[in-house]
Amino acid sequence: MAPRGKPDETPSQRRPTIHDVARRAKVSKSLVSMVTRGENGVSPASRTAILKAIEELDYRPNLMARSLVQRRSRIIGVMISDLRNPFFGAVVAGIQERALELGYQVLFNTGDRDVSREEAAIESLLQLRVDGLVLASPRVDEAVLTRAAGAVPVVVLNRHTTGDETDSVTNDNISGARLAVEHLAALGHRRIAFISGGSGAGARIRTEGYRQAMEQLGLGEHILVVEGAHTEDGGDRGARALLGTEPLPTAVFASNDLCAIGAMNALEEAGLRIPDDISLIGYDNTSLAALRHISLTSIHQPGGEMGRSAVDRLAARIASFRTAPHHDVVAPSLVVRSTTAPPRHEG
Amino acid sequence: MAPRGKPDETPSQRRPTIHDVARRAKVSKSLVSMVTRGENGVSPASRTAILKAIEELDYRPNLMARSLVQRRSRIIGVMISDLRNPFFGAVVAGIQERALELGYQVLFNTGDRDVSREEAAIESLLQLRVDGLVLASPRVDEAVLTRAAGAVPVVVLNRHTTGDETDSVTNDNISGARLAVEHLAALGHRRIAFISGGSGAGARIRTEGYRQAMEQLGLGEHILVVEGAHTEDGGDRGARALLGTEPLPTAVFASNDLCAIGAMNALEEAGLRIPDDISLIGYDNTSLAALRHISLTSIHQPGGEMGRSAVDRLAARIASFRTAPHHDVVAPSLVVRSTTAPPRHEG
DNA sequence: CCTATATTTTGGAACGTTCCAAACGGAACA
DNA sequence: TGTTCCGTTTGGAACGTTCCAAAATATAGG
Repeated sequence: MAPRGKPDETPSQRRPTIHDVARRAKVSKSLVSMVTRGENGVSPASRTAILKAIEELDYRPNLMARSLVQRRSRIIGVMISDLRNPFFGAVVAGIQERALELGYQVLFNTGDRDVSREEAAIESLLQLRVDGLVLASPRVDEAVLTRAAGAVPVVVLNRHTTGDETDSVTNDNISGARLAVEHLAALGHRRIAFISGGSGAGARIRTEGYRQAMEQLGLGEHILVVEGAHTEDGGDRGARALLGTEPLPTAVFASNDLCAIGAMNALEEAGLRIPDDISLIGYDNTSLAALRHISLTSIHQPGGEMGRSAVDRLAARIASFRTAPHHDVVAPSLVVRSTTAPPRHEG
Repeated sequence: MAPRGKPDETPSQRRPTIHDVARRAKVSKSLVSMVTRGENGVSPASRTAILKAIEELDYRPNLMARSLVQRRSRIIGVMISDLRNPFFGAVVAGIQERALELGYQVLFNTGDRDVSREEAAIESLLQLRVDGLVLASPRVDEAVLTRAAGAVPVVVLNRHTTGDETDSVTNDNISGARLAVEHLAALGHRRIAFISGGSGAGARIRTEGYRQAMEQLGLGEHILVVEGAHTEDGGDRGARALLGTEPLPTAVFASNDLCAIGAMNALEEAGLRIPDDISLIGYDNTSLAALRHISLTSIHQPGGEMGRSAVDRLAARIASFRTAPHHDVVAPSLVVRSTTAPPRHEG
C-alpha cells in the first residue's frame, strides 16, 4: 500500500526513511534523528537499538531533506574552468583538504572552458543550494559573478574582481610577470616576447605585468605580444606567430605552462633549440613543468595553498554574509629549470 | 515576522521561494511550479506575469525540495579516484558531455587516491540521493561497491567487478598488455620487464596480461615484475628496482603513463638512453604521453568514450533498476611514439 | 511516599517543492 | 436558460528531515 508509487515500482527501489528505522527500533523518529546527528541525551539502550536498526536497514539520512529544514547544506560548490590544466589539480586538492577539516562537503562541476557551460554549472550549483561557491578561473561575465554573489557567498580564485561582492584569492600576476622578465633580462635577454593567454583567467593582467616590467627595465622598445591561449594549442599558435617576426626574439615568456609547452613544440619543430637558440619560461609551475623531459622554467603559483585560502574565506563569509570583501594575494616565485639560458650572440 | 529565524539573521539571507513569486505575480504557487518546470497549460498572461516576477526576485527553484518530492534528483554522482592523472580528464569530459545530452547534472567528488576518502566521497554522494553513481577506478573494497549498488545504480569504470550488482565499463587490459608485449617482442626484445600498478584499478589484470603474453610468446623465462604504482613516484621506485637486476632488461612496460614517466626519469638519471639503451612503453595514452618531449609509446584507452558509455549504462539502469549486469569492454590500441626501438645488441 | 528536578522521549509544525483531484469560468450547444 | 465541455487555476497532501515545546519517565531529597 505504498502511498503514491508508480504502479510497477520495484519495492527495493524505495529507500528506508527515518520512520522505518524508528519503527524497527521502537522509538520515535526524533530520537533517530538525534542519533544520526550525533547529539547526546539519548539513553545508551535506545542508541544501540537505533544503531542496530540503521545497520540492518542500511539507512542513510537524506541530505536533501535535512538541508531543506536546516536551510544549509554544508556543501561547498566548486566550478573549475578547465580540468585538463594540472594547475587545477593542485587547487582542487587544497580545497578538498581544507573543506574536510571544516566539515564541508565539496562538489565539483566544470565548464570545460566554455562560457555558457560555466554559467550552467554555476546555476546548477546554486539551485542545489550550496552554502558557498568557489569559482576557479571563471571566464563568465562579471554580471554572472555578481548575480551569484547575491545568492550565496562567492570566492573567485585566480581572477581579479572589480565588484565588491565577491572575495578573491589570486597570485600577484604583476610581480610574477616581473619575476619572469627580470630573470630573462638578468640572463642578458633584451628581445623578450610574450604569448598571451587570450580569455584565460588572469591573462590580461599577466600581459600588463609583462609590459610594465619591460618598460621598467628600459626594454619598452622590445615589447612584443602575440595572441595565444592557456592551452597547448594556444602556445603553438603564438609561437608560430613569433616565428614570422624579424629579428626573432631571444626569449619567450608564455602566459601559462600549457601554453609554454605548446610553444616549446612549435619552436623546436621549427628547428630552434631550447634554451640554446631561444629561452622559454612559463607560468603556474604545474606538475608538467617539473617533468624531467620538459624541465620548464616557470613562475610558481601555490595552487594548493590558494585552494585552502579560498575555502577559509568562504567559511568566514558563510559565518557572516555581508562583510567587506577580502582579497588574498599570494606571492609567486621563480623556479629555474632548463629552458632558460643566456642568449647566443649579442648583448 | 519571519517564522523561526535566528535573531540577527540578515534579511538578504532569506532566498525567495515559490510563494514569493506567486504572491508577486498574483497567482497560486502551483502555477509558478508549472512554469518553472516548463509545463504547458498556463495562459500566456499568467506565464508572462510569472516570468517577470521570477526575474525581478532572481528566483531559483530549490533543487533539494524538488528532488525530495519527485524522489529523484536528475544528478549523476561521479567519484574520481585520482584527479591528477590526466586520463581522468578525458573520462570526465566524456561523462559530462553525455550526461548533458541526457538531461542529467553531474557532480564530482574525489578520493584523492585514498581508500577511506573514497568511501567518504561515495557515502556523501549517496546521502545526496544522486540518481546514479559512476565510480572511476575505485580502490574501495568490493563490499563498498555492493553496498552502494544496493542503494542506487552504479557503474564502475576501469575496474572489473565480480559481483552481479554493478555494471562496468573497462578496456580489455589483457589484450592491451598483449599489444604492448607483442610490440616489444616484434622489435626483437626478449627481456621485457613490467612495473606493476600496485593497488591501482586494473593493475592486477595488466600484470596478468603481461604474464600471459610473455608465456604465449615463449618468453616465460624472462618474466620480471617489479612493484610500482600508478604514479610518477611508483614508476621511479619500480625503475630503481629494475636497475638492480642483472642482466638489465632491454625493455620496460609500465602499468600506466604516469608510472612510465617516473620510470623514464629514473632510467635516464641512471645514464640509460631511451630508446637506444632501453625501450619503454606506457598504458592509457594520456595527453602526457603525447607531449612532444615525452613522446611515449603507449596503449591507448579511449577515456572519453568510456565516460560516455558509463553514463549510457547508468541511464539505462536508472530507467529499470534490476536488470542483468552489463559489462562494456572497449578495445585498446597501440600508439607508437619515440620510446620504443629494437634492442641494442643480441637477438 | 510525595515533590522537585533531571533525563529521555515524543508528536507536530516547519522547510520549499510537486502532484493531484477538484473548482472555476467561459464558450458552445441544445 | 441550463448543460456540457474544455482550458486554467487552485489548495492541500505529500516528500524525509529537523526543531521545539511539552510529555513521560527516572532520580533524588525530604
